[in-house]
Amino acid sequence: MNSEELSDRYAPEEVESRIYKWWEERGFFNADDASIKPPYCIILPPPNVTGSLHLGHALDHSIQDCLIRWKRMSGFNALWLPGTDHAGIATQNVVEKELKKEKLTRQILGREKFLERVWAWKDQYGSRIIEQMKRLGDSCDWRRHVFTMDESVSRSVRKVFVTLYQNKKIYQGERLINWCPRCETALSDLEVEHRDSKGSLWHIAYPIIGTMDTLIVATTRPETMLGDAAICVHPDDVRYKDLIGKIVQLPLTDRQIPIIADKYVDQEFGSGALKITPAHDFNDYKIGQTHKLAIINILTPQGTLNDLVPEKFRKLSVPEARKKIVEALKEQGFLKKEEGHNLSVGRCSRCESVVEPFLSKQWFVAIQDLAAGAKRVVENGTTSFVPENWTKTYLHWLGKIEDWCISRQLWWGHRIPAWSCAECKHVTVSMDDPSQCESCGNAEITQDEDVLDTWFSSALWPFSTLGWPDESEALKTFYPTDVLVTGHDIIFFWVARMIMMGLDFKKDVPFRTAYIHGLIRDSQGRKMSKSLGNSVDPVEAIEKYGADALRFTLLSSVASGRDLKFTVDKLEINRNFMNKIWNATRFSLTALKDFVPPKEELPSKSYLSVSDQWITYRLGEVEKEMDDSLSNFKFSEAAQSIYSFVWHDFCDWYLEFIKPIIYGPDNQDKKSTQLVLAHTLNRVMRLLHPFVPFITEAIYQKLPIRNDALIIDKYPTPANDRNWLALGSEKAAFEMELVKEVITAIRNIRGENRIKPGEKITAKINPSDAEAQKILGNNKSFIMNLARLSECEIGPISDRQKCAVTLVSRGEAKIEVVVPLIGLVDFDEEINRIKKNIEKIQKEIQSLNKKLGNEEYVRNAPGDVVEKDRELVMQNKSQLNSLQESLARLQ
RNA sequence: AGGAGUUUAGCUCAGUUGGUAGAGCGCCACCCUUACAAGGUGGAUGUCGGGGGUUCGAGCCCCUCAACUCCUACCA
Repeated sequence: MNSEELSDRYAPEEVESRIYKWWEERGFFNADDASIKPPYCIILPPPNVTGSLHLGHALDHSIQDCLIRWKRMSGFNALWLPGTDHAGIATQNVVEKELKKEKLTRQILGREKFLERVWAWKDQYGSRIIEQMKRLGDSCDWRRHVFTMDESVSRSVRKVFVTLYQNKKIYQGERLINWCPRCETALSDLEVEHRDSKGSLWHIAYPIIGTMDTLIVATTRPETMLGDAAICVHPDDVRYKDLIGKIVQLPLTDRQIPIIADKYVDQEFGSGALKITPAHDFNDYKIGQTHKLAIINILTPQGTLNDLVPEKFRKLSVPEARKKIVEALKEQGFLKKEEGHNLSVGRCSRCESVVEPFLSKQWFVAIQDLAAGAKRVVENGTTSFVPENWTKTYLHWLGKIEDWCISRQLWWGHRIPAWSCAECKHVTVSMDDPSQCESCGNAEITQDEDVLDTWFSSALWPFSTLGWPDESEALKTFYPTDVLVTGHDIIFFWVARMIMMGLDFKKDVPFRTAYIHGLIRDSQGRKMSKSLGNSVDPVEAIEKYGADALRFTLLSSVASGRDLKFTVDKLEINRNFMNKIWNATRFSLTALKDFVPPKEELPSKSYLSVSDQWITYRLGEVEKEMDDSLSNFKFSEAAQSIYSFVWHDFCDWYLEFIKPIIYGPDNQDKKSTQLVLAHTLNRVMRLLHPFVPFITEAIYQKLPIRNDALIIDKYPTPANDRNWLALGSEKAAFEMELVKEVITAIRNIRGENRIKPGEKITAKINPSDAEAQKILGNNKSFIMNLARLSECEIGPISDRQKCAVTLVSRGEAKIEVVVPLIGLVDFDEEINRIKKNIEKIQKEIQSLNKKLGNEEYVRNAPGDVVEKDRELVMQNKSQLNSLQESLARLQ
């Protein structure tokens, strides 16, 4: 292969699918259950099986793939285990919407036929998201792909359910739960989203029996008054003290209810009297329990008023009923006041319908014991959050968690393995489908209609995917897993529950580290959503900019766990970076055309040019930075390190330094530089690979120094790469920095004086000491080339007439850079340049002197800090002198 | 109401234990220099949200105020 095959622009579409296929065919993604390598495991948070990839996934996956590739290259038996989730309520809703187009409902179809439709839907769309993940470069062990409704997972789910039931941690109870009247199912607390909305506070007069007085009650939900069981006041409320125990007439009905007292009531709010509707409000429910009030349910599962209300309100929806009841109260003189009031309304997170507190019989997980364990392991650091500030959020939530309602009145999901007996009503819960009641032996038993909350199976994911309840090799090797990567939006839904279940069933945490990243927002900080039209389709982004550009963009934006703003121009920037990598390679391969990798050991350092020793030294620094950053999940720092190394050290300076050598006459110099170039390029690809796998593998395959495949080559670190890095030299690095500064100084004079790049100029360079003299002498050709000089004198300067002057200093070395300007420019620009510099230096001297004039500073500050300032003053002063001299000569 | 977070250059963000403010993009000027115009070289840009305190010294530590964001809970 040679460079002619590389076009001058990187074309991702040409390499991505080819490279991915090759990796897959070679089995590079596969992990072994039995391996002498240390295990490293990440379980993929399973995306919804019928969903499609969005930017949130792309971020989540880029992080995980970066970690997995890094660890795989670092010698680990790295497993990234993929899966998909059946996403009960979400998927069911999607299919129901499809049915609606055909004027069908799931009820018309019946359970069996409906489930057939959902499976068909899953078969049609289930592979879409997998294909999209492959486009992104996800290096999952696809042989192990698991779906939450697979036989194996279903068995885990049932085992967990049965065990928890036997241990009395799962129970059935009739209580108030969140109910979505549209989905007609129970929801967990987490599935309810609270949103502020405008409402009213209605003041209603309840006539007090045996008096002519009324008691004013304020409510935001007048329609629920038909289910009132009492009026409650604060026991110390002087206004109402005497009324406690009296009876009021419930308007619009023939019912009478008592006035009770409870400290729960806030005397300041509304009228200080609260109507208690135990069946339709969580707080009222609690008060109802303590005061043993009747629970009067006035709603149907569809959210309409039922037969317990007066005839004329029956079958009305909640909003309709509210309107009618307010009207009726007004007509009959019970309504005393209506005022605006903001309140937050719970809505179904899947369909946005208003959620009703609803009394029904559901299955619950007793959470307190599980939560205590989940708290403990995070408190003692067995599992830690990165960044750690999520620890507080997590513990705070676990501190006040309530039992988890796990039954859903849906059809798509894991059906609850409970059968009730027609005869004795006993409930049989068992691993295998029973044929008779375990209590009375009656064969007439029917399975519970409900399915489990999707998150129930998700909670078992870290061990159910590895084969549990079998003690499989995979489970032994990979549990507990190493890192869980997910967004902060599902810490409660998922992270906490996995820890609970892992502890309960595997007696160990499911993962050592929970890496929590932020969510992706648009340029204005809003959530990305289809309805806002601000979402970016990652597949489109890949098609336009390449998967690597997308990955690098995401990885360099993810920092400190905060939400990140995403804009398309970042993709362009990183697309350009890919192109830079590509073109640097193109040049390098040309330079390496006649290069044959030597068989012998590495050369001795003394054969290498200063630039070669410098770039190798810098490479060592970058290897260390990458190792540090990746070990601490600092993806953006790692991305920045390598970006700046590749662009600003390797391309901007190193490749420019070596051009004369490569094109030059000295074969020996050329050979050693080619060796360094080839080795450096090889390491750059290895360092970059976890971030931008496609382009790096494609390039790697063309390199003169390489192994079989980049994806399984070694990730370079200062430790494993020490033989090569030993060729780097700090001294050479210092020398190069000095040379770079001199070059920059000349370029600055050129730029500020608007001397065109094509115009050759001469320069005189006056080093202050013999060491600097030697360094500059050795690197004269670099300086002449990169500063585009026709002549360059190094040594004492006698004539400074009409010259531009700049002083360069680094460490001990002080260098005067002088460019004669006669015949090149009029001197106005140079005079301005010098004046500007003088001003700057004067300011600095001033502030330093002020500091040093402060006795307290000199006394209290560490000696070296003060000494450094003193040196700076000296340096600045000599610069100032020299600048003032040249200014005088110009004027 | 409780909790968490943010506020640094026009934009997006870095700033480790307190020691004279950084990057990328954008902007300005000049350049099609034989890897790359998706490029090169040079340049300008900040009372680090306001106020107060500790300190010789604060972007960083403490107090306070303000604005914004998210989470949890919710007063009917």
